[in-house]
Amino acid sequence: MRGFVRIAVNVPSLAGVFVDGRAGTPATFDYSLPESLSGHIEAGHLVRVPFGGRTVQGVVLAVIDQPAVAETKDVIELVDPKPALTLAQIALAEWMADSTLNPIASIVGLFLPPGLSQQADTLFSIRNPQVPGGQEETAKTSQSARGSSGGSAAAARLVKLLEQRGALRGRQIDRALPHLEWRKTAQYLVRSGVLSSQSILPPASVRPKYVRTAQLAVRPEAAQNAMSDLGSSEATRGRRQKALTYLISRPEAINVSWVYAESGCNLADLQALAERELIILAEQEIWRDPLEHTEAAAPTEHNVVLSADQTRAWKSIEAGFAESFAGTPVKPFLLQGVTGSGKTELYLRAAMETIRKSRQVIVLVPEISLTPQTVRRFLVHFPGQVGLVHSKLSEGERYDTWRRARAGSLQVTIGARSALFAPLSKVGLVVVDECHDASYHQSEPPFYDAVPAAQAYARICGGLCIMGSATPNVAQRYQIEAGRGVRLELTKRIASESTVSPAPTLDLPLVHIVDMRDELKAGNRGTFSRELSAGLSDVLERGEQAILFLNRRGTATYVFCRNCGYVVRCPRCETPLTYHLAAGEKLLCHRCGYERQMPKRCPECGEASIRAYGLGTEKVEADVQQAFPMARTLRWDWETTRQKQAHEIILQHFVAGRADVLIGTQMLAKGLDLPRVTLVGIVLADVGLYLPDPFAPERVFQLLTQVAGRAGRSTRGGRAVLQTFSPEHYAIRAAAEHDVNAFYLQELAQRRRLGYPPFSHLIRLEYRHHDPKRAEGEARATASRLQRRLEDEGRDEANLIGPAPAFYSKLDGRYRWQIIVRGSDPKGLVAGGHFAGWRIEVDPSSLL
DNA sequence: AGTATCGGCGAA
DNA sequence: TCGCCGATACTA
Repeated sequence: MRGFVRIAVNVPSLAGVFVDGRAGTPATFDYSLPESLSGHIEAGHLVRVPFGGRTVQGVVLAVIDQPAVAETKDVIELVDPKPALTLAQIALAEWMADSTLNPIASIVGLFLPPGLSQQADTLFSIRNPQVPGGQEETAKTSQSARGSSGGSAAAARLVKLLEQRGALRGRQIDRALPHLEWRKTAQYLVRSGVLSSQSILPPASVRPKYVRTAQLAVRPEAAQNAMSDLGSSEATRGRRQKALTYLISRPEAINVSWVYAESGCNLADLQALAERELIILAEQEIWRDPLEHTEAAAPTEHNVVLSADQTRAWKSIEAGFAESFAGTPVKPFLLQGVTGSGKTELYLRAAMETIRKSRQVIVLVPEISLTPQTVRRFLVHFPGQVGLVHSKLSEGERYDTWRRARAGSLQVTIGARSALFAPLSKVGLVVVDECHDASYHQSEPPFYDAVPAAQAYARICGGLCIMGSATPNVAQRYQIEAGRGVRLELTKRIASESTVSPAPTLDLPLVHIVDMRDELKAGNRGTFSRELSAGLSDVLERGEQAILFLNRRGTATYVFCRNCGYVVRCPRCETPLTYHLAAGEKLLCHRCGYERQMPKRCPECGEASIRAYGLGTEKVEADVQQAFPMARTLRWDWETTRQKQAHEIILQHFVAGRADVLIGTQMLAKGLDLPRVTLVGIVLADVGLYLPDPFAPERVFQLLTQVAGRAGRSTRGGRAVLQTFSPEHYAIRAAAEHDVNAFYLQELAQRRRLGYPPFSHLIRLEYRHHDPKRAEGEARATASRLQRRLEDEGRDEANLIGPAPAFYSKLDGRYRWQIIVRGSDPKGLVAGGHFAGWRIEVDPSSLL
């Protein structure tokens, strides 16, 4: 009997970059198996199938008995004899598709290494090869065909391109003629016989890499005896003798390029030796390994003595392992502790325990902390068994790491969010370090959050999930405390320089809040308060280092009173209003569309000190240099780190003491170890606090807490100066006091009051269009459609916020409008609906 | 992505 | 009222 399979098909509208408008569509298709494949295909296989007159790739999700439709087409062939996805991965993909409302095909695409997965394309070529001099004729044909419309120029460019480079695929033409709408023209030229087109599925662009090896095939004495008879000319003989001598000294199969380098011989010489049956030439598959040049220090004895907190946490995790190995589902663990409280030590122990039980480990870290130092800690303990995954790998490196995971030669994969999708056979542990980090959210389609996905994957695999953070998201912690996990607190900080065990504990740096309104009253209009200036001066005098932190996100937009700190908010939704100069000094609510004039005087204190606020790193650097001409400054922000490895270079400069003051943005918050830093200056803590986003205070608190923690990571101690116009704001106070629990409780109360997560769920619907009228019109039409559906069906599990322009109202030349669906079950309203052209984000991490 | 089909508006 | 073009649905 021939079988049937259910397949996730890789076509752009279901799996591409612009996936949209099909909320909750299963988007799978059933195929029959031809005789030749019957019984050879299982779930996870990558296959080629016919789809709408073309051949496309697809992944088998399941072998089924009964197809959903009466007429099925046959699967064409297998792309790879080994399944590309494991059963657990398919289960995870289905869970993700369901929970994020993404089509399954777009989620499946996350699991395939780029280059292996291919989308169908069209090959264009010129139908009549032009004889020399025939070019004008072509141009004339296309011109007359297009008439006087602007298409003739496009036609001429397209024909010229194809004449120069021969037949090209659609994506190649896209690259060669950017911003040109050539597809319509091409279609016309095909119809009028100038071009021909052919649908093709490009072969996988990644291939295993092989290296030629040479190895001695006879006993060394036999090789020595053959030395005199290796060629006619003396030079040839000499080269071959040297090569053979080298191979006698190295009995294993070695890369031929080593032999070339050692003896000056070439491939022909080695082939001559092979012909005489003295050596064997072979091809050996090699793995491209991004960790090749990251040398692991010699494996050290692992006998770190755990602190009391660590011991308590470890006991709990150990109990989890016992349950896991007994087959009982284990709830996720949340390790809550500051940087340096020893979370990594616990990750390592858990990893070792997992590997001891022949299961594999996935370690997720924020993209930015994927530094050699982080990776090395794992490399040391699992030499040769660690795979690295991140966005800067080459296609080949990524493909090989993927295949090594699939072949079972990796025990640990460590990397950014996509490392979760490594095809390990039996995962026993998923670690999510710094689980609050925004980089776990993929902020373009297919939208997903790697943290809940990691929890789901551990659940599917019957393994453990350990999350760690000093400042977990309110929603993450709430979920754990609501009984869906176990929270383990690590309160003490351990000195990073210490080699003694147990290490002495360190105090967190003292944070001084400076009220910038007082500075203004005292006549100081500069960037730095008197206290921060004095601090900088001290640090420079003592030859220590300082960090100046500036939150650039949402710069120059919010409006407040420089006298009393009053922030102008929307009367309808309490969202801070945004300043728009272009609109004639208007203040706009990006949530509900409320609009008002910029007030002349502060509604609170009556002073004429209402201002929009903004500040950049360049300005801060200039101010430092003006105040301290001798200070050596270094800027670390998005702009200065555009080139590859710029992060490393800037950091090394600073660590080596070639600068005194490091000025930077968010990146400063990440877990860097900068022991000589004794002063952290937070130039303006309020920035980002008043963004029109319910998650803004949380992000500010997390950032400030982490930045303040950068000071005093050594026994030298350290302190932080936090400048603000809102010294009484709960996020700022809690950050200054390192009081994570106080912030949690207050933020939770705030969320409850305003009805935001974790007390509701959100779905963000975003529409983009280059025409502002169309963007607004579509947003309003869709909103009223949703509203009608809410009313008609008498639903009370969701309500709408908006439509309103998104905070970044114009992005990439297109106007953005959004609708927020909020309630206990917004998915119930959105799922199954048609939202052509809309981007749908379930549980967004920001509403900007 | 490519193609069949639906629907809206301009010329006969 | 026919016909052409653009938006839209569908591909198993």
